[in-house]
Amino acid sequence: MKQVGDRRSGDGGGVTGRRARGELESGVLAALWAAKEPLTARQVLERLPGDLAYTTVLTILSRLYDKGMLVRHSVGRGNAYAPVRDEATETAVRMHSLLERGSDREAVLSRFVSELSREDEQLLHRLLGEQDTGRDDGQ
Amino acid sequence: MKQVGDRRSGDGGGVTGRRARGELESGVLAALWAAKEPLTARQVLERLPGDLAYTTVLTILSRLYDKGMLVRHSVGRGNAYAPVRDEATETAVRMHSLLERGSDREAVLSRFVSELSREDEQLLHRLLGEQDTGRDDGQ
DNA sequence: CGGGAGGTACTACGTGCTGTAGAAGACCGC
DNA sequence: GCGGTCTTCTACAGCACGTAGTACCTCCCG
Repeated sequence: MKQVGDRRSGDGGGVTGRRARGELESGVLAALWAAKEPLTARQVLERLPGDLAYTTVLTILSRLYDKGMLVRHSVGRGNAYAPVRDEATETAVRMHSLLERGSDREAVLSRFVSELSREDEQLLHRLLGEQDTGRDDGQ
Repeated sequence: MKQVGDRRSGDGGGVTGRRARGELESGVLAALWAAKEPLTARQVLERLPGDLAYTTVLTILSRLYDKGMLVRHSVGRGNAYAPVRDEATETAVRMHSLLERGSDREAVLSRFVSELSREDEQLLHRLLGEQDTGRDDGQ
């Protein structure tokens, strides 16, 4: 293998050093979300900033795969990876987890809406409306 | 110091071993939230399950303090600690962080409400109503 | 059909956060 | 001043993550 360029040396000034904890994984996930279709490790590598080693991306993809956050299917000689959940769903799921863990949902939701921007508030209001009309009975 | 009892040996069965990452901190925070007033390290220790060392609790309290999540004030010879934010606020703040990081708030909020239980949905609707009446103008 | 380009799995090492705690110093009441 | 607390400092283990090398596999090209 021979992708050993002068890693991390194109930035003049802000020496990034090592990425923060979780940042690379987030970056990889973001890249996969941004692409509408499954990506190979090489494609992910191309979409990531900085000079990472190919194997580094592979490792991250494997770890995310092991955690059940990605699916993969064989493409040519290698694999292509895709997120199990789209970004919005993933975020919503995490928000639910937080809400679930709290002991007083009303208080949490109350705080939550009270800190929403006016736009988000109206947006939420609209979404709730849509939600109602569409299942205002059954079950 | 002499609180070195037979640690972690009162549970007959599920050998817990080491706590999961973040669990102890969460536990300490939970204890502080549950109490309506500031607690000393010893009081927190008493409220935590398992046989922890006093200094362990101290360490956690200090670390949370360093992270700016607790305030403390002198009480007798020692300190009493209290959360900077109450549980609901903390949870709401984290939910906002998630929402903020996402790239498509509408999609996220849409998913979010679509997965709410009927009760939570109505609750949220009510809270949004209250929010409106009360600032439906200026800003 | 053999070799090279590219892909994968396995292994590895550094680091920071967290769980867990001991030792030594600081302090207060008796 | 002494003993009991409480605090601070220091320490170590474990794990998830950032980052990457090496060995091996596989497929296409010539």
